[in-house]
Amino acid sequence: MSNSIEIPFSTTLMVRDTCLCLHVQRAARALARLFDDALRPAGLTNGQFSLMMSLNRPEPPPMGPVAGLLAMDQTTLTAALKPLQRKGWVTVMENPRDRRGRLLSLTPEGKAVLAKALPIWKSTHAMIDGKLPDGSAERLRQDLQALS
Amino acid sequence: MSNSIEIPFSTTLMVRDTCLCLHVQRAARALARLFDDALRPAGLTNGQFSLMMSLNRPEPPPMGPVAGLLAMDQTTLTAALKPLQRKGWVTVMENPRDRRGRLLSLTPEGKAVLAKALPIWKSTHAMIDGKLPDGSAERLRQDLQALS
DNA sequence: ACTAAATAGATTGATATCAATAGAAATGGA
DNA sequence: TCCATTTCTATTGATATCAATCTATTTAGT
Repeated sequence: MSNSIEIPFSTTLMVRDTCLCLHVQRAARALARLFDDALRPAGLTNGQFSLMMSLNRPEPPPMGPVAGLLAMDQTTLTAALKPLQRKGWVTVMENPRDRRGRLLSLTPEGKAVLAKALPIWKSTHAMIDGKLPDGSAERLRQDLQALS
Repeated sequence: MSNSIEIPFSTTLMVRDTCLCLHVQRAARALARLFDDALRPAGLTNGQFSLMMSLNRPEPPPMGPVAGLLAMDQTTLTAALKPLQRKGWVTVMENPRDRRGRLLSLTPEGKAVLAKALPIWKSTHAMIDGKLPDGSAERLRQDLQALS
């Protein structure tokens, strides 16, 4: 009975090698660091870049759809907007047609920051794209989308 | 000149659709929520499960290799250990052969928690595995590893 | 119009993440 | 041995993440 709750080491190795959640978290951390480093001269993190890019639309979107697009909690989005508002890159205004909601838009300064970051994104993305076997990037995106 | 810093909407759509970093972050958030929800009855988050599973070894490992395995900052590992120590699931002891370092090990209580979580992991993992086209899970792991 | 239910966000509290920095201990070269 | 360097970890500060809970507003049913 004494070691009835012991998990064999072989099981640990199996979980480590097969767990898709772990593999994705690991890749997420590594890619986040990579893009954070690359985008640092532009003053953005990878998450801020993705968020601000998603706000570059003809019409200011409400928060819900943006959170959905980024697959993040609405709470997280509220928090993520704070530093961007402080820096004057993003405007959060009340939706005149639904006073519960907010409309998110980039300021001219925000657009300028984003424009400065775009070529960095392009070169960084091309670099990691090159680390994958030919054609697998598209496949990878599809597989990841199936998990979201 | 006035709109020379405008990024076309088409570029935004291209970045959204192709950015591997965004796709991975999105999948990471979705999978984290999924496993967090499933593992909640066991009292663990997905990250705690992965960390504790990586400590289930014959010999207690030092922090550096564990952080490397999980592709996380050592600072993050230090912080992640705190709640697990408080709960009495993980022991952090000074390495007698290198007093700068620490050795990490699971307590019997920690092993019991992990054993309780294992079947949850198995069923949850089988479920998401089923959401992927046949055989693509292994391919996905390889692609993700190439990014780490 | 009135009220119950649904919806959109905000707040709080806990953990996760990393950069920058600092400290302690081990290592290597003179 | 002595000292500079390296290695291993901790601390601090900022942002990221989500659950639980709350308020305000809209919508739907009557």
